[in-house]
Amino acid sequence: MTIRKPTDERRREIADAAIRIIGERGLREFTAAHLAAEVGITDGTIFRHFKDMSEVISAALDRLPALMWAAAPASGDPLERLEAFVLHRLRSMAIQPGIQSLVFSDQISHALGGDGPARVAQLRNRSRDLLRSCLRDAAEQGMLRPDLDLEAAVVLVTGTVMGFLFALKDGALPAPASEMELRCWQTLRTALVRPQVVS
Amino acid sequence: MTIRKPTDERRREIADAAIRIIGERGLREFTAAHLAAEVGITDGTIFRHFKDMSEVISAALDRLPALMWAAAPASGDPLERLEAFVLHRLRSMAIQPGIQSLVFSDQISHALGGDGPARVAQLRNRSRDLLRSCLRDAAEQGMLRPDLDLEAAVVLVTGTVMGFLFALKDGALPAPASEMELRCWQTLRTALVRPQVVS
Amino acid sequence: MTIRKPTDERRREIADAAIRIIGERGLREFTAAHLAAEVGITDGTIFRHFKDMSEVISAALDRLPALMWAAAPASGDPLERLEAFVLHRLRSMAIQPGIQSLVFSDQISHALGGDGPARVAQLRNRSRDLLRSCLRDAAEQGMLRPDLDLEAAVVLVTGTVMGFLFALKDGALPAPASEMELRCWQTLRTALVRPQVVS
Amino acid sequence: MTIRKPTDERRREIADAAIRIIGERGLREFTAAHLAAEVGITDGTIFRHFKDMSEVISAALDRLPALMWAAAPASGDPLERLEAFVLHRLRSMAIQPGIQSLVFSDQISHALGGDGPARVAQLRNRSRDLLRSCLRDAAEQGMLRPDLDLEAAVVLVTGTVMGFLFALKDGALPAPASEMELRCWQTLRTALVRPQVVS
DNA sequence: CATGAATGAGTTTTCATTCAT
DNA sequence: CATGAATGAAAACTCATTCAT
Repeated sequence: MTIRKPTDERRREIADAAIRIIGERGLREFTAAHLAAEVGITDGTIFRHFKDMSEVISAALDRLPALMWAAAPASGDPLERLEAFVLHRLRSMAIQPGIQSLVFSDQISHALGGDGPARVAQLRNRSRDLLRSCLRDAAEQGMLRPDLDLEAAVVLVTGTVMGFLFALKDGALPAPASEMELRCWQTLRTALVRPQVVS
Repeated sequence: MTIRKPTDERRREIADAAIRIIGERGLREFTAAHLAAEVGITDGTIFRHFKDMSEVISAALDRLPALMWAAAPASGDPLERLEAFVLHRLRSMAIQPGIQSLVFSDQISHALGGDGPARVAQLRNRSRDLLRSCLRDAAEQGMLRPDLDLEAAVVLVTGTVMGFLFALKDGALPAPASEMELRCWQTLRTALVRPQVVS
Repeated sequence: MTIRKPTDERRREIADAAIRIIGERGLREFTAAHLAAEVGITDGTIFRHFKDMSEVISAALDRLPALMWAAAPASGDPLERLEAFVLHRLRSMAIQPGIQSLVFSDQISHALGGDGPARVAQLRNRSRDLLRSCLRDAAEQGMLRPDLDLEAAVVLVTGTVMGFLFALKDGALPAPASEMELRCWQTLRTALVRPQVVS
Repeated sequence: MTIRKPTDERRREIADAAIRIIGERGLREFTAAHLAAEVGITDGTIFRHFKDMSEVISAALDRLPALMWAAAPASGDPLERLEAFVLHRLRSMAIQPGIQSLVFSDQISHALGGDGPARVAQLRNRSRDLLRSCLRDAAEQGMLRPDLDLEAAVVLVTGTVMGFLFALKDGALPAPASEMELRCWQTLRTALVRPQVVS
């Protein structure tokens, strides 16, 4: 009845199960036994694929970029790239609450210990870098308000994503998520672009 | 060697210590032994004041409003109230990372179990309610963009606070926090108010 | 709100509460806190009246004779004394399950430690002695079967009491307890007395 | 140094050790640590085989029938079946005091909680059922006193077993147990059977 | 590769007992 | 006398990790 799988595949399975458990049930439920049950193996087997549990979290963290990042076009209309990024984020994280949990909880950083905080920060900074370059391109092409504070704008955009996701989780959105996604993006867009462009 | 204190005081001490530990060291370090050491008592004593550990988290959650909310004026210039709220949030949470941890991590909800998620959500919704009423007042007084989407604006404002705090934690702010606070608020303000008012 | 009582009275209250708790809820629930709650005082106060918990059990054991023994007439018709003893036992212990628990459970002996087993045995032996003397008197007066084995009869009589009480507790009595008491006594009586006396 | 055994075997070992400890040392000594030491494993291991301690008691209770019941012939001379039952009970429980403790102490019921009392009662009722059917067969074959009260007789027989075992424990038997067994049975027998049969 | 028994070091919780108030 | 905070030792349980099978 035992299904044997090559290590690579098992590692991925386990890492993904870890994301699910942490996201849906919290770190307290993230134990070798639960993790194994989620994957369909027994607890001892986890340690055949990972040295210890924090290596599992580490692997889970490594899986995140693939789950978070759409194949974002590096070139093209900067505003469209921005929109694609924001909407993709809203949608993908809303669907996979585990990701949100891993990315926005410093409990994970603590659980990792050592360079944990730095790695989670790096993950978030990567998004900031992408946004910053989008915004800079847009500014250079004169698409944004002339007086826009670029760094503050980065905070606004990343924040809007978080604000939306938490509102969704708290049941604080007054309309269907799919509608609110667009309304938030519109409002954000208006805040960034040249007034005349909009009108 | 024994220092005796009335229950009320001890409960508060323990709840505050809990906030500190969870914020600074994470839920994994939030154990009865650590908590007791932080307070200066023995671990068994925790349970004379609280039924179990989740009741401690619950009490910690109850302490939050007092720590999060400035005596916000309910009346006055709505925009000024908004600014006061945002800046107070940025500053108070930056200083007390424990609060940020308790409010923005669903690990806490999970640890509480039962109505935990609802209680944390309620805490966040209270901020949203305050913001919504500020914005509505401002709108009625014609201070905001006529086409501003109020609900989306609530998301933007709450989000900006989160975005700022995470950026601060990740070392992603390009200037001192005190400066960035103002720049973020300015940018946010511009996004909300009538263009002519600004120019 | 505090009611102060002289030690003697409190000691009796506590001992009686102990009997109730052990009988109705078992030794596991017999803790200083529960005991104090049952009496209406706080846990620390127990140790103002008793050195430790095993002294409480000891005091409870000392209370038993008073609760178990009717003012049995030492003289008179031996068979009537026997009947009085048996029926009183059946009724009094059925009413007060705590007593049954204390007398028939060696858990108590263990909890007392030291001379505990001996003291509980002594309590039971006192009943055997009484029965033995009743039976001997009856035998001397020619009321019993000539071939009756006195010592075995003692076992039968004490046993019948136990057998009845356990059957009552197990819901194994096919008729109301008050009726079965008499039927058991009748059967026991027939087993002991001269056949011709009965017919 | 580690001895590994299949779960089934360990469970049985643990359950049997539980019977021994409860019988010989009482519920107070029935702790995971003592139990583990008795079996030769560490305390945590107990909980890999049992959910909690009350499940251990439960398993111990499940072991009892096998230890209590001889392969009693369901047919044959009813009086001989009765004698076999009584003597087997007297002997087997005298040898294994743990069994007596588990069966006659409601401390166990309390420790089990929930359906505990019912299960212990059921165990005892099973003996009553067997006795009742023996007695009924004997009555139908005209072996018993014509006026014998069957239900009271069941109480007498079960009681005699208890009375004997407690007397043995209390050192109240005036002759060797092996002799008293027979004397008690003889006395009991005389109480039940037709007088003329005996004479 | 996988199982699952065992370990050992926690962690939470309980509780008798002490003692300052 | 009584309260109730504190202690310290144990108890029940948990869990990452190891390793014989």
